[in-house]
This record gives sequence, structure tokens and C-alpha cells, in this order.
Amino acid sequence: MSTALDASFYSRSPLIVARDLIGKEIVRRLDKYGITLRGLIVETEAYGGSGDPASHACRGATRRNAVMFGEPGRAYIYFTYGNHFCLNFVTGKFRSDKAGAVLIRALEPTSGFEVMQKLRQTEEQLNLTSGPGKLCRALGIDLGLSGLDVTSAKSEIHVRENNTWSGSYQRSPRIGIRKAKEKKWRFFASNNPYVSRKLIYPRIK
DNA sequence: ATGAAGATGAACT
DNA sequence: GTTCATCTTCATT
Repeated sequence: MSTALDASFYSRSPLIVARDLIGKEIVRRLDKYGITLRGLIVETEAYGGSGDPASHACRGATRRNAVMFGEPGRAYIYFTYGNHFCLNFVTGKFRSDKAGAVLIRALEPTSGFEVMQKLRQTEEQLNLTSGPGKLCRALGIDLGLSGLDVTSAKSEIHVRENNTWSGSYQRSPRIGIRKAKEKKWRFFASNNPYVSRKLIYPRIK
């Protein structure tokens, strides 16, 4: 029996998957350090396809976003702002869209602190994984892992059920986008210090 | 060939 | 609160 969330979990609307991932445990096996890093997912965002102007997939498939148009349960990883990687899981589709994914925006670290501190070059617990770029660096995630099947516990990245989670979640507009700011497609754990922004409603200009 | 924007983070004032 | 380093990807010329 496998403990990893499987394809049936990911093969739903990105909105449902984004909500249901809150409180789950992400597992990152790092063979290079002979250690496994773990953290609870405390912040996510849902992205669609042609119907979502904020999504990388809004203008159809390109080489960069091709994974988003493929099978649910794969990792979609991209590089941005000249510095950072961001981790997504490919999901099923929202309405008539042909692509969907959930961005992992923040984690609450639960094991592997020392390696995360080394990779992030900071000791500060709250600063280790409290952002999409930060958590990729803390978990040693880069473009080489894009397209990885995450539906097996054998995978070096996968997500597990967490029956000890008893928290609630809130919703807000997504962070850092220019378009579709009205959609409340960001989900985050209530009162959790590891979420990337403290405001429920980010400033709208 | 070229340019602009970007699902960020860090360092500022 | 603000600025800006950094560079890939894609759309346009």
C-alpha cells in the first residue's frame, strides 16, 4: 500500500485540490544529503487555463508550461525573476479549461531543519519556507524535477495525508499577479505563522 | 534579433 | 512602505 496522495486526488478542479492540500504533508527525499525533508502545506493557489488570465497557461501550451496540459499528479516547476523556482502540482481542469495546477506557496517545516537552513543560508525558522521561491530552495527543488510523477511514495517528491491536522483555512486573492485579482483562489491555513503574507486581503491598487 | 514582463525575495527608507 | 537584482521565456520585429 502506498501512502502518497494518488492520481485521483490530483484529478479534480485546481480549486478543490488547492483547498484540500492545506494541512497535508509534503515529503522531499534528498538523496544527495541522505535525508528526507518534510513540511506541512499551509498556503496554496489555484491556476486554470484559457479561462484564467493570471495563469501561465492562459495563452495555450508552450515549452515552459507544457506540463500543465498533461497528466494530473506531475510536478510543474518554473523559473522566474532570474532567481527563483516555484513548485506546482498539475491537477484536473476548471470548467472547460485544458490546463490546471496548484502553486505551493508556503510550508511549515516538520523535519530536516538543518538541511533546510543550510540550503536557505539562514537559521531563522519562520524564513525557511514562507514563500514559493523560499520553499523550493529549502527543499532543493529546481527545473530538473519538472514533470516528475508525484503520485507514488517512491517519488522523491510526494504528498501524504495528515490526519493530525485540525486547522481551518481562509481564502483571498492570489499574490503577485496583475490580472484576475478578483478571484479568491489563494488558500491558507488560519493563524499560521509560516504563510507568506499576513494580510488576508493584499493591497489592491 | 530584440524587448518586456514576470505566480519573488531581500534590502532598503 | 519602496526599490531592484536577475535571466528565462515568449511574442514581436
